[in-house]
Amino acid sequence: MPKSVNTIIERFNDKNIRLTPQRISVYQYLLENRIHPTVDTVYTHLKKSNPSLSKTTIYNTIDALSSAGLIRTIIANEGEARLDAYTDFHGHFFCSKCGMVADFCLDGCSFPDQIEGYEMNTLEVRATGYCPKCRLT
Amino acid sequence: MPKSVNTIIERFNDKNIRLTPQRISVYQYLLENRIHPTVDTVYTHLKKSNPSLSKTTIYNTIDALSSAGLIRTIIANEGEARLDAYTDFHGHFFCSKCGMVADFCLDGCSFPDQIEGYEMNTLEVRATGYCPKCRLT
DNA sequence: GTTCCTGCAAAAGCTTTGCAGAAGA
DNA sequence: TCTTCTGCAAAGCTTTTGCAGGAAC
Repeated sequence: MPKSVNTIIERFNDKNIRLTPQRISVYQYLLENRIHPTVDTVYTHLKKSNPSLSKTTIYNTIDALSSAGLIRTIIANEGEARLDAYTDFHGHFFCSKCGMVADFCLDGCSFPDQIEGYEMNTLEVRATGYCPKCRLT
Repeated sequence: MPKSVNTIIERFNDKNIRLTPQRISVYQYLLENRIHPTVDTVYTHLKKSNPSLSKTTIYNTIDALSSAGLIRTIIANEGEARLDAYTDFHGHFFCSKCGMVADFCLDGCSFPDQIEGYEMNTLEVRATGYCPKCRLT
């Protein structure tokens, strides 16, 4: 059993997330494929090794993992969810042409840490434009 | 005719946007109601004074105005579009409870002005949490 | 007179819901 | 055994598309 699966099991137990093969495979896929995939990308990929997998289960898993803080969903500009298993603070770049999403570093930047009268819980920085491939074409 | 409508007509002419009563009323509504309304909110409001108004026309208008840079659409966390006729640089706060969207100031903050290898066109800062009303309840 | 817009209806795409059977603890 | 999850089908929402009539220029 790969080391990463042990890590996943530990994290699920910590957060009281019931261990199912489907949830483990979703989380493992997100940890190993840092591409901010759509729900459909995850579904299509995992269905190869588990043909009976349902999209409902992906959505259910997303709910469980994001409630526990293990993943985040970011809404792309087309309104569809993209998944991110890395919860450290970073920005997201959205390519307007191919739709890819990349992380970018926010070290050295500064932001409001609170807004008068509001209770702020999350802060997200998003950029749009063209990725290295698409800017050339 | 209110002064604001003359301003709207000037801007439409500048951008070569064909003048129609529907487009004028959508843009006027957004300028006068800085609440980042949803498409449905705009539609429901304007339908009162123009019962034959169609949602398709709202979408068409959004396309025209945002292509011209007169408005911006921001995707809320539920994936639905929210409209903003103020295009100066500011952050958006999304209340997780009531769904309201508020502007917040980004003066004094710093951000990446470019990302190595990428062509950056827009930058957006989003916060989530609870608005002054909802944080108390 | 042309071109482009409006509004209706239908379709498309992502996400949610209801529920019976199955699996985890 | 009790609770929770899975997977199927159907429904819900926002947005897009096709098209005929109408308005803008």
